[in-house]
Amino acid sequence: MTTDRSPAKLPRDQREALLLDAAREEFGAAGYAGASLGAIAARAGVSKALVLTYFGSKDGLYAACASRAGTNLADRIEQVITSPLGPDAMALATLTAIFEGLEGRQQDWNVLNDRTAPSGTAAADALRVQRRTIAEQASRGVASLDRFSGLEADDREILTSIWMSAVTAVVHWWQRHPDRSAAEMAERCGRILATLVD
Amino acid sequence: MTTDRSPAKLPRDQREALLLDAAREEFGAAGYAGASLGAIAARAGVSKALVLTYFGSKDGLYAACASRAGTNLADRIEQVITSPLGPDAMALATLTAIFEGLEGRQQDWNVLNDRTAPSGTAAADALRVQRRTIAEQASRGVASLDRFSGLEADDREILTSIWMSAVTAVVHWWQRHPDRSAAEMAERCGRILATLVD
DNA sequence: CCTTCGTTTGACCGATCGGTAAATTAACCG
DNA sequence: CGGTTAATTTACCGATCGGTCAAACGAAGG
Repeated sequence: MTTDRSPAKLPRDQREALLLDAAREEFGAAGYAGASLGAIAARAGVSKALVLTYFGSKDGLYAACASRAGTNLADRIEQVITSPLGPDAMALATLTAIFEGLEGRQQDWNVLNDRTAPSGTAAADALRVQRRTIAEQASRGVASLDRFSGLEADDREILTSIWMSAVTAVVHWWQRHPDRSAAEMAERCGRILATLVD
Repeated sequence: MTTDRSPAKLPRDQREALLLDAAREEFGAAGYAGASLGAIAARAGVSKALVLTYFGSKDGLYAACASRAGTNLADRIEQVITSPLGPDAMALATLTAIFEGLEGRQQDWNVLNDRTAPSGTAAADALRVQRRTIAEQASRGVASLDRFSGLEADDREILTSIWMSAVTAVVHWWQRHPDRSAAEMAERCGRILATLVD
């Protein structure tokens, strides 16, 4: 077996990565308030104390979790946005990039969109930064489409939220069908988009 | 003053309604796990014990909260769906009905869409019933549009989720702009819809 | 072999939370 | 006015959770 059940000593970097994986599943499924450090530690096969030794607090763990998820997606999206694609093709390409970034990490999207996250803490700041980055990427995408140039600012802001919320809906369906590939999810979005803008 | 601060004795029905109002705000803002009975009781101006006397448990309170919110919206939506409107006009009419049903109760939508809700409890069942009802209404609405008749079943299911998720996005914007009326929100949706299907 | 240092744990603490039981208040009714 | 009943509170319990601390473990180096 490669998957060891006994507590093998690992260098800090690797252990932290495993802890962030466990944290993603717990935070993504139960939300910040509903998740517990004990459950996260148990999922990772280590003690609760180790989690606190490495991340300082539940808040710090959540901040690290959100930052990793956010930068991963934001980097992929940025690559698409700065590519020489036309505005229409860019929409589907962005979705594809998001799904590829979420493959095997679907709960990352839940972490980034957790409304039950705390307020005024370091995690709240980290989460706000990541959300803001992706929201602005989406805003630029919406603004680049001539179709929406007639909308007033508030309506365009709402439309941007709808776009991100649509991703949420697709990801939730994906979470209920974990066997599907990122490519298939992108194809589905392509078909659905086609029926909307024809 | 009509708003009394001292603890006035109220008949159970009225007190329960006030408690459900407070529960909506707390559950809607912090989620099931993040909300506390103490905070709900404090918001309603009564003791925590009274909440438990009337609703039995946090779970029972959440179930009652979700049921009230769900039936309110489902009834309004059903009225629109069973009206003699054309499929296209029905979409906007449904949105209008939802916004009217949420006016002054915007957090009801968060309660119905709380992913941090418990599992296997009575509240989970109540929540599932309400969600299922509204989801099926949305599904019927999507199925009635010829535009989407070419989509396969899974894609149509996803599109239904996207539709409800779009409502979530608009309601969240509304929660950040509480001064706006339901009518204005419906108008915004009308303009946005027009740019999508033109 | 012994020391060192990063890794890891078990035991414990204080706070908070959901929940319970008994007592208290106040309105209604004869 | 007296008594019944519903409404409401105070005090308390047990469990869980986030967090702390000192100690144990184990690989690496001299």
